[in-house]
Amino acid sequence: MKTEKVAQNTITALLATHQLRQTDCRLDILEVFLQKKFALSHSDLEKMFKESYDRVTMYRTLKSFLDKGLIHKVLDDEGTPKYALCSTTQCTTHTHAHEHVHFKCETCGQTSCLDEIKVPSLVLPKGFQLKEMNLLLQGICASCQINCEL
Amino acid sequence: MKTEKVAQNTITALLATHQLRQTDCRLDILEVFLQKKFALSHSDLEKMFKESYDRVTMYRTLKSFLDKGLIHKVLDDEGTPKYALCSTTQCTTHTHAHEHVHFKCETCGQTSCLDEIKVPSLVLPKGFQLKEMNLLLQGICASCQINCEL
DNA sequence: GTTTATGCAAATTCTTTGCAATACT
DNA sequence: AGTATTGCAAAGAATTTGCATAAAC
Repeated sequence: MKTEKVAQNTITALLATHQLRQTDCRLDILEVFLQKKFALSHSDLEKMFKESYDRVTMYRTLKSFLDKGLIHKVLDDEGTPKYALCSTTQCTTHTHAHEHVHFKCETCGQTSCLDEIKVPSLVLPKGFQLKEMNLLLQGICASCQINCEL
Repeated sequence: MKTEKVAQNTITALLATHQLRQTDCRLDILEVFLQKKFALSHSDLEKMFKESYDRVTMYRTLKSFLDKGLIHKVLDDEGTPKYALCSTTQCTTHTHAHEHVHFKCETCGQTSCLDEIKVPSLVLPKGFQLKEMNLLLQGICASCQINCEL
């Protein structure tokens, strides 16, 4: 698992533009979201930051990020919710990207955003007003596929 | 909320073909799934059958139905899982429909299956193997739309 | 200085497990 | 009769709330 360095500037700027105070917990958690390309649950964060921050603080951090449009919920067939960064240019407190495509690998369990794929448009029955589309694809991701073939 | 009568035959037949014993709890819960056209959570069932059946029994009923392919999980952005009947012709213990389209109304909160809509095919990045597709559409359903306009 | 976030404790809610009694086939 | 299901109790997770302290702006 690669852990690329994320410029501190980027992190503080993101918090600032989303009207969030710069606290240690938020800086650390936002950094993780920027590093990892896949969706994270509260329990993922808890594993990483058990020593540093309280469970409750992390729940509240996720809630703040969600409220301010910094992250979005990722659909999942498991019980617990997962979250991922919104494409930074698209979401703020007031506007939100309305289409998300995610791929969940059933081998490694990771769910990643496929920003490059658009949800094809479709025709709804009469009278339905569409606001948001979320497509969850499940299968085997490229890197697990390679391991299978070895 | 209309509650159409479901033929007892249908219910017992469905349980039989899915290798499930005919118990009161299963008969009642399956009847509800057949009546309502939208997805139900454990807590929905609990509200309906608090008096008749134990909470735990209903958890286990859902699990049995799921294992035998009578119902499937419906994706949702809330915490708790919801379930809906599989189109009776498509799913059994061994085979499962791999594409589901659901519409969640943000006004009434109900999630219903849109069997008539197919998930459009799309191209995945190289190396990805696709097994299942779930599309969750959110917006306002036809009947809530009508109420808005009044 | 004012407002907001944190940590801890505790309360709720959600879900699972074990086991004896009961019901299904 | 033999096997699977139920109800109850209790354990274990997941999530939320209240409040005093501490940190951010």
